[in-house]
Amino acid sequence: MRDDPTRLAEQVSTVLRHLVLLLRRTVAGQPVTSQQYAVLGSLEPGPRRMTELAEEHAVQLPTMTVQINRLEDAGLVARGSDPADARVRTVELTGEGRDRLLAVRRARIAHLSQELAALTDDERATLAAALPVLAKLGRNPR
Amino acid sequence: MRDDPTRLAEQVSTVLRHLVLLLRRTVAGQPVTSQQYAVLGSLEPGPRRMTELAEEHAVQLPTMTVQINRLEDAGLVARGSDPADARVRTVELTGEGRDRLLAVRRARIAHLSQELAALTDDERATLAAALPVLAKLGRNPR
DNA sequence: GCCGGAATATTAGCCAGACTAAGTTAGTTG
DNA sequence: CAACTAACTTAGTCTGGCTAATATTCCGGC
Repeated sequence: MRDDPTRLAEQVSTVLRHLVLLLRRTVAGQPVTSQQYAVLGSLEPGPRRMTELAEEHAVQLPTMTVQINRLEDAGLVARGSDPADARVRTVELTGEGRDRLLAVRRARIAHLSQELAALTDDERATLAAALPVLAKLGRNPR
Repeated sequence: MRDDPTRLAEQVSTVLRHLVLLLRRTVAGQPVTSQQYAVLGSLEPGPRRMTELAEEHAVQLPTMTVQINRLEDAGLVARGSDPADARVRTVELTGEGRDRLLAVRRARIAHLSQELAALTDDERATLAAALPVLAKLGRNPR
């Protein structure tokens, strides 16, 4: 028999793959892709700079540039400048972007709520307890 | 304050996004992509048909065709035919494919084990308890 | 003050992976 | 046996990721 962490790792690995598919279905058919939704979410509190966004989403800068270009073309975000440093570009939600974000969030939450509603109270409690642990996974890089 | 399932859904949503990034890092730099790894995994028990593979991975047939083409070019899988129905193509692991699958699995498990080792016993227990619940999520389509 | 290196973004070009539409070949059925 | 259906593949398009190369701007030292 194998040692416990390895066995657990295998199970986690399997479940992760399953969840990826779930997440994919959760956003299928929405007016924004899941990446676009994620970026819009980052902008909700206020303007951000490109480097911040790229880091937060764990992608390279050029990737974020392309994403923002698309969102800008769609009228969901607007670029601005930092008066203190002419190198940095800021990005913020437009009114339309904010509306879209909230609409998609509602749909997404509704979809997940439906899944969660199919669970028992105990299962939901178990899940809720594990969320902080899952969030901790991968926090320690390398 | 919002009702409980909605709140939980939001948290799940956030954690899912986090896990997707974790999973991405887990396979980064490996000799196969995470999708290729997943397909190889499906072939471990034995030959499968294209439609089966596409369904299992929740992709359209043409997508799976392309994936299998690449794996075949790489010498990791081989196509065959069903003697009972000339329309169906079967796919199976080559020896090399099986070796590769096992190697990647080891690396992947090792990576995850490392993450899990950073948790306390309690956290691991909490996580282990939640896995069956997570696996249940999304099982009921639509 | 200005010159060279570092920081911030963008552009260009590549690849994986997803989709739909259309085409081919082989069974199935009225 | 003709028409439909099923199983795949091909072709074309899109998103989203990467690296390498380029332009701007800032800053530290001389």
